[in-house]
Amino acid sequence: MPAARERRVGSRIQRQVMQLILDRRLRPGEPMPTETELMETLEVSRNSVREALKALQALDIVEIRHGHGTYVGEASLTPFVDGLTFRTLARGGWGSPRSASGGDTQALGEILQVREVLEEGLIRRVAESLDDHELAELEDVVRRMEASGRAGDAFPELDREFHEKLYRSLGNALVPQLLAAFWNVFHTVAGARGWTKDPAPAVTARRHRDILTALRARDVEQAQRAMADHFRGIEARAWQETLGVK
Amino acid sequence: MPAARERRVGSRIQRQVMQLILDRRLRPGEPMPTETELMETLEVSRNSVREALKALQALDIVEIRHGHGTYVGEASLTPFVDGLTFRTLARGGWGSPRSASGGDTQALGEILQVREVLEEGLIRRVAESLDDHELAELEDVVRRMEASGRAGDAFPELDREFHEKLYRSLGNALVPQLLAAFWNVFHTVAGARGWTKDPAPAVTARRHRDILTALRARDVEQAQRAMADHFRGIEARAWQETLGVK
DNA sequence: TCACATTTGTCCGTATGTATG
DNA sequence: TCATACATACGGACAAATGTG
Repeated sequence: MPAARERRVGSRIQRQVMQLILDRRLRPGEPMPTETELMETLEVSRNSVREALKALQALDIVEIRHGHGTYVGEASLTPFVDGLTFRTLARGGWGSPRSASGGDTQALGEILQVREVLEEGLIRRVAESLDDHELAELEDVVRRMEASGRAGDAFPELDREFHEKLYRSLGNALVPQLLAAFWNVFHTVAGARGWTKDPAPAVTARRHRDILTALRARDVEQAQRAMADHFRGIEARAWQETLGVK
Repeated sequence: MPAARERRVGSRIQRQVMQLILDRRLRPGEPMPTETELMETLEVSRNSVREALKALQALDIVEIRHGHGTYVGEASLTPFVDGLTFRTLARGGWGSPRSASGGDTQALGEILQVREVLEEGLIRRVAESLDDHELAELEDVVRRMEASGRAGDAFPELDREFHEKLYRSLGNALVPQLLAAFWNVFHTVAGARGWTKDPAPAVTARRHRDILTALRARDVEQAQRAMADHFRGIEARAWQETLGVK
């Protein structure tokens, strides 16, 4: 019955609680047994139960609401985001004041490369299957980008929205979550570095317009190139920020 | 100071311990303060400290060794693997005995698609930069695959090794970890489903041989096609298993 | 082999905060 | 306002694992 056998160090209780969710076929949002019930069925103390639940909460496998109860979690990718963010921040060591380059800059580049490979491959698969409704939605997002760009305002949320809508027709629930995860890590770390927001939002809006134009024309190759250009722009910006501004 | 702003529910202590690692620039493997020290510096009880540490342990941000001490963790992707595995197992609900199809089969397909997109894109970037030494290493792996295939034995570990060596020259530390994560999730779930091992290892070995041949010829397009064929084979196998055997 | 100190693991009892009715 | 049910937090105690002399 051990779905995954011996956890390397993870507590027995932790596995038992996971197994309990699987056995009872509990769905996200459904209530878990209370701590008291768990300590009786598992025959351990309240403290041990709590420690296990805390660990599972960190993995978003359960959700604990104070004064209310414990519920089955979404098992989302937020632990992945937190972990990757922390790792990126912890690696670099901030670098010296001048050349701010450190291991973190490299780590950020690695994340960007994975995102780039993913999106360049994904846009090929989605380029043919986009229907008029989805194209219209993307058009709407790009219009708002352009308006924001003319005003000189950055639009990180619109950027997020564009890429999410773009891949919706894939029917792959993992893809948007993964991309959102990378996006979150990148922007959180960039924010912690004090990077300025997109200095040239009009250019970024233009990149998205190019992608949309290629998609409308059903030109797979051009769409991929446009996506690549988009990332080239992000990389250039990241490098510029890293190599010391003024 | 809040590198990442208000954690959605995460305890204050948890963030403080993470911040402590960042502030003191502690590297993976270095010792953390003992629980006693932490409860003094953070002015909380030992139970609270332990719960926070348990959560951080689940994220592989710290590593706890009984009777020895607490150490800074690798912040690896194992939490990601565990979470994704659990999520996949928890979604499907096992399905009915006969048609074993469920949401889990779809989730498995989604994971496979992401891996496929990633590897097809990555092999393009690596096809030109592989040197003779790396090609020789791959040759060695493929030879062992072929030997194992002739004996009719499956070779999951060699498969893993091939894909890992393939992307080493990228210099991107995140890539092999991500791929290993997907690989682990896929095989753990497949194992829990009781799927048989690769029923035709000789064919799988042949797929890898094709990839290597294309790489030797520096034929980027052909390498990508060979990689795509490889995944086509995996998908076919997965579908076959799902739709009831015997 | 034998203590011994250090550190984490587990448990108990109690008090407090929070949401529901 | 009150009662109930639940999670949160604390302090103290002892058990178990590990390393050292």
